[in-house]
Amino acid sequence: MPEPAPFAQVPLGQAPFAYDGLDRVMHERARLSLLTSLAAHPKPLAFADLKQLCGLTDGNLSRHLGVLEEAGLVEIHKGYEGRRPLTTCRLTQAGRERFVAYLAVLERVVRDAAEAARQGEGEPTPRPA
Amino acid sequence: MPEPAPFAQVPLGQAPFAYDGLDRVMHERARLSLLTSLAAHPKPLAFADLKQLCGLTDGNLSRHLGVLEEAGLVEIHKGYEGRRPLTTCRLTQAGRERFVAYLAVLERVVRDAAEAARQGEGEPTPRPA
DNA sequence: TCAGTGTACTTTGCATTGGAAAGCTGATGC
DNA sequence: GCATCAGCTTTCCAATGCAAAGTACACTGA
Repeated sequence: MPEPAPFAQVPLGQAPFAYDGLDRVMHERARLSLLTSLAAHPKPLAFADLKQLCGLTDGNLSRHLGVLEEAGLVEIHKGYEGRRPLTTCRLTQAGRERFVAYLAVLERVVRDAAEAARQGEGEPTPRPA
Repeated sequence: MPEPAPFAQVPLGQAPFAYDGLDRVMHERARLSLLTSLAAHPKPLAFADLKQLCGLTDGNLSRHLGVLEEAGLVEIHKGYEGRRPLTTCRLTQAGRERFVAYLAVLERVVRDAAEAARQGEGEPTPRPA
């Protein structure tokens, strides 16, 4: 029987605080940390360096790098230094661009929120209705 | 006694990019959005208002509010407006404080990252070694 | 030459999570 | 009095983060 969908909970109109620009891939502590590290170092960084810079375990780093590579944000190069494996990693151009765009959104979020927090700052606890 | 690691190319502090202060409860798009909305409005906000402000579905809103309440960041009051149920929500004092602290960390992250991104900006694609 | 330790990652396992859909409850309309 | 709607809650599933275990190779000492 053709009836209108009973579950139409569509987010309508404007949703001023819906931060769509906060890409899940980048909006994640570990990966945010990785991206910042990589952005700060124009030369490729080694696995071990990233691990230390970001305070991650081997497993987590491996996983997160995989996610970032999958998303096209970083390039991973597996080679050797002498006879030891050496994995290095750098931001792609697109990665840098997307990261910058993400940061712009995040900056806006911080400003919005800080202002919001300032507004209600001195407020006494509003009486519960 | 084993030698210290022979590779120390990068001036590493502890883990300069490990953003421990980014509390998972708050560092989440939907909840960040909710907290900002609540911070911006000193008076309690209704379920339906939050839903629109943050562009969330009923189910998601319910869930995220639950998480925030569990964490002690918000207080939820379930009452009636006339005969219709009306759920309202506001930041607790602790919630406001923790949110402000989180924002301070986030602000620092943004500054770090923006600076990092600026540094490597004009760089040509570094050739893989 | 071969156990043992170390380095450099990867893979696996698991509990948690976010989100869509379905469910529930009571009020209102027909 | 049955159907519909408003206002939330609960369920279900795929995806995720994280830790622990695993793999592979190099180097050291007996």
